[in-house]
Parts: sequence; C-alpha cells; structure tokens
Amino acid sequence: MKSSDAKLNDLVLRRTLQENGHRYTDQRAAVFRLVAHSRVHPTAEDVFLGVRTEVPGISLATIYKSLETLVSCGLAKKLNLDDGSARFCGRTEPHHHARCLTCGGVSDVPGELGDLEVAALRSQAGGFHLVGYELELTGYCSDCAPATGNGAGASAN
Amino acid sequence: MKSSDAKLNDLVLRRTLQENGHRYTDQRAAVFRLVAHSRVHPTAEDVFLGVRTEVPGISLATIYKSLETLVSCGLAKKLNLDDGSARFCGRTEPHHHARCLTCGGVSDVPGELGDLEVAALRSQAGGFHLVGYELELTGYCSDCAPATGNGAGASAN
DNA sequence: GTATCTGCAAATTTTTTGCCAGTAG
DNA sequence: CTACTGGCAAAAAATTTGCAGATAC
Repeated sequence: MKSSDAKLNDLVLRRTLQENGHRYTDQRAAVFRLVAHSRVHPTAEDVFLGVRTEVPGISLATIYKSLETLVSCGLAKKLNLDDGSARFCGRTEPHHHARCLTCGGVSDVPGELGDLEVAALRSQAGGFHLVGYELELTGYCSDCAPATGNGAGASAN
Repeated sequence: MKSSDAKLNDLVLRRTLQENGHRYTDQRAAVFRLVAHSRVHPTAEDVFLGVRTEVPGISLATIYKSLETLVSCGLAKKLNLDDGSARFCGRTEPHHHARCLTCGGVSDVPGELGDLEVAALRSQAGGFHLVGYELELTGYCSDCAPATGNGAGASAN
C-alpha cells in the first residue's frame, strides 16, 4: 500500500475505465480505492460511509452508480451473500467466501478449484459454456464454532 | 409425481415441521409442493402467483413466512443469484447452479465437489468449520452461447 | 463543445413487521 | 385451551431513476 502502489492502481483504473467507454472521476477513484483495499466485503452503505470521509459531498446514488460501473469493467465483484444487501469485493486473487451461519461474517478463503474439478464441472454442465464460478462456503467461524467436535460432511445445495 | 409420491412428500413435510417445532398448514404444504416440484428457481412472487391458484386467499406475506420456515427446516434453499429478488430451490439431490450472463436464466448442474476438493477447501479454510457450500457457475447457456469457439479458462472470484 | 457524470429527491421494488382473528395440536 | 399462524396493511430497507447543473476529455 505504498504510494507507488496507489499510483499504479489509479492508472489501472484510469485505463480500464477508458477502455470501457467511461470517464475517470474522483468519486469513482475513491470508491475503487475503498473496495480494492477493503477486506470486509462492504455493502453499498458501507462504501458510502467510508468514501464520505474522503469525498464529503458524495451521494449514495453515486455510490451505487460507481459500483455498477466498476463491476461492469471487472474491477469489482458483486457478491450475493444472503443478508439483505449486496456486498462488493475488489480483491483480484482467486478466492472463495466463507460465511458464518451464526454471526453472518464473511471471510476470504484463498485458492481456486483444481483443473480436474473444473473440467468435471464443464462436462457435467453439458451445453453450458462455463466462464467462471463463485463458491460460497457455509459453516461456523472460529469465534462461533459449535461445541460439538465434528470434522466431516459438507454437502452441496 | 404419482399420488403415492405426493403423499410421501407430505408426510416428510409434516414430520420435519413437527421436529422443528412448527405446525403443518395447508399454506405451507402448498408452498412446499410448488417449490419442491419447480425447476425454475422461483422468486417469492413466482411462488405467490403459483400457489394462489391452489390456495386463492393466500397472501404474499404468508409466502415469505412459509418460505423462511421451509428454509429454516432445510426443506428449501434460498439462492442469491444477483437479480433483484431471492430465488428458492426445493431440489434435494446435490447440484450446482449455472447462470447465463446473457439471458439471466439459471439451470441446474447435477453433481457435487469431490471429497478431495472438499478436504482441500476445509484445510484452506483454516479455523472455519465447514458445513456446506453453494457453487454458482457463470457463463452462457446453449441458447446464448457466444460465437467464439473457446473451451478453456474458468476462474474463481 | 459535448457527451458523460454527479447529487438530489422521488419512485420502485423487495422484504419485514404488528396486530387480531383463526386454527392446529 | 393455548401457542402458533395467516391475512392485511403499513413500514422498512435496498436499489433505481429523472433531471439540471457540473465536469472530463
């Protein structure tokens, strides 16, 4: 998070926006910075509150618009984590999301599915042209772990 | 979908509700039937419109309450597929969901992740106590498939 | 100079809640 | 009986939209 990093990210943002026919604005830059650095999968409201310290006059509508712009450029991802509002993620490394069934917190789990697994999915999917995936793990975070010591059994759907 | 099947499902519903301290009602039964048989991942509104033909006086609020009851008993799942409203799924066999980036349609993909993959996830997840997962595939359905013939590259997050 | 963007307020959409009468167990 | 439910209407929460002035390029 050195200044040179910040400058680089800014250039990436500038270029990506341009490539997608959008303009660079302070508001978008501030939203991008916050989302890219956040580790907490902020909601639009969270982003609003955070960015407002940097760009005091910004409005919630602009946050929504900026986030949609970033998502459409692939600079951020919209997560659907089943708690009222959408959450956003600006991390670029491949990772999954683990949601605690008790406290609702979401943490990142680094890694991606193996090539074999992806190949299997692709063949299972038949005529569907697979482009990407999003894996949400459910369970209990270390703070909320249930007393029962049991380490087996995770099931799809 | 023979009558004996229906009767069996009804018994399962009755028992499961009871086990979870809830009562069996016609409204819940109708919601359950519709969700269990539907292949289209209906929204609450969809369920409302469908069930209303069977239980004309039912209200949307009751649909929401019934769906939540079913989800809390594990008889249905709430999906977060990034289109305005939540969708529900009553299928019991393990499967994933494939969402088309063009038309927004969601289809089921049978199967589940391999044991090795799950074990790997569990270890990557560190202190997180893994209970289940939900895998959403993104891409293009056979109707919307892009012209470019390319079969490689699906990425996490 | 002009098309795009922001901020504001109002509108929409989705989901939740309080309350009372009705019903399952 | 009594606690749990359903229906209704109102409320809350989340997101989108229209528009006029401001701004990037």
